Amino acid sequence: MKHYTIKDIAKKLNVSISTVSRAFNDKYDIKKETKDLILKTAEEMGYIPNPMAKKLSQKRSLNIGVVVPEFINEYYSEIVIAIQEFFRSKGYQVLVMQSDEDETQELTNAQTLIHNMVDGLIVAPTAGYKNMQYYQSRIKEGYPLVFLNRIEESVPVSKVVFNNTKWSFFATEHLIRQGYQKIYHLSGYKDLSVTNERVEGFKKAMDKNNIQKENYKIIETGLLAEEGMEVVEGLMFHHDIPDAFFCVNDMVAIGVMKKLKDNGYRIPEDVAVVGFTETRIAKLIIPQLTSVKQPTFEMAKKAGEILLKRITNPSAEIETQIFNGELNVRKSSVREVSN
Amino acid sequence: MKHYTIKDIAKKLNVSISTVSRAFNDKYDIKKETKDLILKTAEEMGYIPNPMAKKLSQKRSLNIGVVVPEFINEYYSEIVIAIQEFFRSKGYQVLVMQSDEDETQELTNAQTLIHNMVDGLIVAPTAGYKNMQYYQSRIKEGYPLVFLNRIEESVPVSKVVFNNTKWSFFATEHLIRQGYQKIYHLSGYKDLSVTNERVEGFKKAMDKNNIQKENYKIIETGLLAEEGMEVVEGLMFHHDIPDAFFCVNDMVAIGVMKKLKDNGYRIPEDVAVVGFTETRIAKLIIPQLTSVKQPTFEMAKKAGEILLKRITNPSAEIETQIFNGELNVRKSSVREVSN
DNA sequence: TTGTAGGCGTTATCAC
DNA sequence: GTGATAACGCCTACAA
Repeated sequence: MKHYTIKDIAKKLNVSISTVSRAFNDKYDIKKETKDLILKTAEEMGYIPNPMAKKLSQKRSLNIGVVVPEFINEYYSEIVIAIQEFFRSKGYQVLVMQSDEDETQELTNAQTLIHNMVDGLIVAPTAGYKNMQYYQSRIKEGYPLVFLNRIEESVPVSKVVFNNTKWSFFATEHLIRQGYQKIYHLSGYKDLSVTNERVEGFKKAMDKNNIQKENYKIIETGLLAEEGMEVVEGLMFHHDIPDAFFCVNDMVAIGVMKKLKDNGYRIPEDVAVVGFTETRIAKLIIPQLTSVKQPTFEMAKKAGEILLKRITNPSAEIETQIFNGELNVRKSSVREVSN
Repeated sequence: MKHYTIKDIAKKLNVSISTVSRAFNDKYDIKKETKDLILKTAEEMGYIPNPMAKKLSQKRSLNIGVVVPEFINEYYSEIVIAIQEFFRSKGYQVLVMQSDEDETQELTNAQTLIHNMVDGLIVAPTAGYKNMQYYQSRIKEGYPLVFLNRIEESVPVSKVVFNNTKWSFFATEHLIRQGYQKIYHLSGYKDLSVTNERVEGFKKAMDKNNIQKENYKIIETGLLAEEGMEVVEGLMFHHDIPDAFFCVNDMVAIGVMKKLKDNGYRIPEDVAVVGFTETRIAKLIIPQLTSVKQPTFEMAKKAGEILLKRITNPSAEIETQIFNGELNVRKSSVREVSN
């Protein structure tokens, strides 16, 4: 497993190192026979170009940076996997850092990655947008940057987002159509764009169906099951359990379901529960959980494509891609129980 | 955000680049004042050493490779996060590749990482051990390598493992003590060391408690909920539902529970279910799932420590660390329902 | 079509 | 203490 260099090959074949180098970079003229010979010998010797040297001389790292809030949950795991898969086939390596839903950490991560000379960056911002100024500056310098999922509207940058408003609207309207009248929305972190958009969709559905303000609530939560449980506990204390919960994600929904069931509520007969950003557990829990499925894989891939386009062609235009999903209606929100 | 170099600093301060370089590597003699001046100016200019150049000249990449079977599930996500966290503070970057439970992919991953000059490798092998010869060769060359979790006994290499036999024994005996007489073990992939060890623990418990062969079964499965469901379906078809299921992981256990409940079995009154490698969902599902918790974070960190020791001191001894966990008894396996 | 030589940004080995 | 200078392994004008 000695790491051979082009020098070794050159010496062995009595050619110059530039010739060997050219054999690997087919943008240069080189006699077909010598090229073939070089490639063959290299293959035999098990030669692999030294990535460090290549990067140094090309002044690019062939590394891509990805900053996500976390990847303990299925969602960002899938995002990361999809991005890695996309870039691996293009010869890039993907460095992933997680911000732990902390803005300062996120900034540090982005800076670390940029200082480490990643050729481009995909960021799924955490709540709050204190770092936008930093991103703005990088963008102005022409740094390839794509935002994923949680976006500050105002920044002129390429984005890949899910149409939260629309699908939040659909999910809410589904609950209304099922006859649930008093619906509470557990909304996730306050400053998140996804939260705002979903709240917007939720309200739209309320307005459209003439549901009065006293018959719905928007309750800020985190993203963990425990937080869903706490909310339900608080509501029980105030004898304020609604007909239905529309939750920011499946984990919160599961927490809500657990607490409700533990206290004798029947789902969906007494209370309905709907999740968002569907995970595998939705189908496995009893009752099965209605949720909005997002095209996670496609979104991540698209983010990769946009970034790569931007890296290889610095004058590529800013691009915004909005994705749609599907509402998977399951037992947790269906009154006329069919299954 | 121009990337300054030591040259820029040298020019500005009218010193040589070697002096500047020395200011950053405190193993050389350098006057305190010049050093301070250099560091201060560098700071002001926002100078960051170019990692590519550093790596090239030092002939090490400051990268660590990690190969895991997957990281969609919580378990390997946590492993990866813990390893990254450990190495980040030491100035290393961690490159993660997943093998999709495929041996060939695993070999490709390991090779890719080594060719990319990672300074060391942590591997959680996938089922089957066809790649052991490759690893053996690398080890013989002195390549820093640590195995995690799924181990081929015979290879003389540093390992970090969980004491599967012991905790499988405990989990099984817990079921026996609860009065469950006919217990089936859904064991995961056949060729996996973790599978073998847990089967061993399971059998030991059977032997010790004089349970006859006709009263237990070991059924090979995968690691997904769907596979747990399939097994239950098959058993129902043959009217062969046991008193208790001891499952390879929580996902399979959840699949088992779902299928059982869908078919009117009560848990734990009719059938008990126990998982392994506890995940967050264990506490959230109804009934709560008994499972064996592993010190995931500590194990990953230990693997990092061993690897780092091996990298910085090539003559460091081979080390095997065996971890213990805890059996978290919950409602899914307790007949005298206390809660 | 091929070879020479300089450069990428460091570190490290010499002298001075 | 500090300054040249040669690596590290590759790419790429420019020359031949």
